Amino acid sequence: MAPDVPALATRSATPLNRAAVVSAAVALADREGLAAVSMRHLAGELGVVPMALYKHVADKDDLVAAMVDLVVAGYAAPPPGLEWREGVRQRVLGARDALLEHPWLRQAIEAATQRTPSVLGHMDAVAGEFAAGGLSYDLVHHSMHALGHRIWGFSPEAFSSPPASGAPPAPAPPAEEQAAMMAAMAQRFPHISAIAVDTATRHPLGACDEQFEFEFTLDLLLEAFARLHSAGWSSR
Amino acid sequence: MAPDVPALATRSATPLNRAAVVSAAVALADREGLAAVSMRHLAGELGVVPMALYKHVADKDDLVAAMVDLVVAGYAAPPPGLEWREGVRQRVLGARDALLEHPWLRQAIEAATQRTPSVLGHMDAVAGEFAAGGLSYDLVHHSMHALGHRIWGFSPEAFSSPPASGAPPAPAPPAEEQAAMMAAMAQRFPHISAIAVDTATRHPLGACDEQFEFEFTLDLLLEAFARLHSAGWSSR
DNA sequence: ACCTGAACACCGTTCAAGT
DNA sequence: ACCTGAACACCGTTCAAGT
Repeated sequence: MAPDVPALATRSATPLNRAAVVSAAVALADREGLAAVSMRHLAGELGVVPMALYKHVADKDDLVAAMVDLVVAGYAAPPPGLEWREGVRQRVLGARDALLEHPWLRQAIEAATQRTPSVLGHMDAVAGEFAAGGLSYDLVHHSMHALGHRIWGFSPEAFSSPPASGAPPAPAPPAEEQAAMMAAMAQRFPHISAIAVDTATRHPLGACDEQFEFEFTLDLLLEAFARLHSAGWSSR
Repeated sequence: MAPDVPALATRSATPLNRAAVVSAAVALADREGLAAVSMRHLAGELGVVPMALYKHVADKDDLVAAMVDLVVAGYAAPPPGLEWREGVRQRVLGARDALLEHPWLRQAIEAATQRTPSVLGHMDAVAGEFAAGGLSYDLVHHSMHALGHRIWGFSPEAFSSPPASGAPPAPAPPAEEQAAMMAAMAQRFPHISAIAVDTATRHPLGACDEQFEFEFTLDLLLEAFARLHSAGWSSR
């Protein structure tokens, strides 16, 4: 007879530690999304009772902060000596790369309640790129605010669809009903409809390119900052 | 002996309806925050069993969407005929006013999974202000993306502190420990520290003015859009 | 030092039943 | 038509106990 080890568990002989808990949480989130990272589910995954996790993690907030910290710590640093706009660009687009690998990261950053060392480190590094270009800390400060969450490589957008909810994206209604709905939309929301039509003429599928929008706005802002810098802008 | 009506309930004689449920939810969120709006808590508030709500609301998502819709429907419309930048400005700052009255709104909008009619209406109205200024729908589209959540009057910011968590804001550590921490910060995060010092010289309390940051970025973007418009910009 | 068991105070939502 | 009761499958977290 087999010894009675827990059935579905991957519990190993070595005791748990914080790093193991956090990286298991990251792996779980990568696989099943942030919502699946509950203390109970994660514990089950580690072959351990939920309360065992509390020896390595203060509470759930602490766990999520540690997950963010782990990913952010791995951000690539661009070579030093870049022109400042290029430096900011590369750090921001580097953050964006991590986001594509860890789709839950955006939600975790938005929910985060602590500024961990890695998080502060990234903010400091971005500020440092500005400062290396000779911008005043006054302007750097307001530029960072203007970038907002874009320094993490994402931008909450009014037009973007919400995160896929697991379920299939809804059965397409019959064609005639669809046409009626579009006509109603065009009447009630003429400008939004006009945008949709305009976009459809550019991109065959009507989808709009999130990466393009991100870089468009990033570059728009960087240019605006540069202009203020040249003009000797100060908030007084 | 009193008839056995539920003790803490405010249940009235008239039957519930959707509007009553939704506005009770808004009032509850105003008072205790969005986290307090659970189906069970809200039902208790209405003197009704949780399941009673499901006759008026499809599920919790639907409830939150209806809460957002109710507030957004009340946005003030600026007078027509404004210069387009002023029109956009006023609609965005109007949305911001509602946000100050309903602090939970930001979180609800970010979590929202449906575009309700009022929500689409606000987006359409903002797009309409741009279009009235003669901007191409191509440029309007990308400008709306650049504004992002700012069209709802808020901007997620990397520097801003997280929403107050009810608990007191942590006891101030002893002065000498505080000094040691600041020294460590200045060493590890020199640029962020420099910003903090710079800010402190401008604002005695070191706090930074969120309204200023919001309008700073809004105006920066509007100016950038105007510049692209004048230059005949097109995404090709 | 590290993990377990049982419990507490919650969630959203289902189903079948009541009036 | 509208509301109720009981149940299901979850949450985060506490405390005292085991090894």
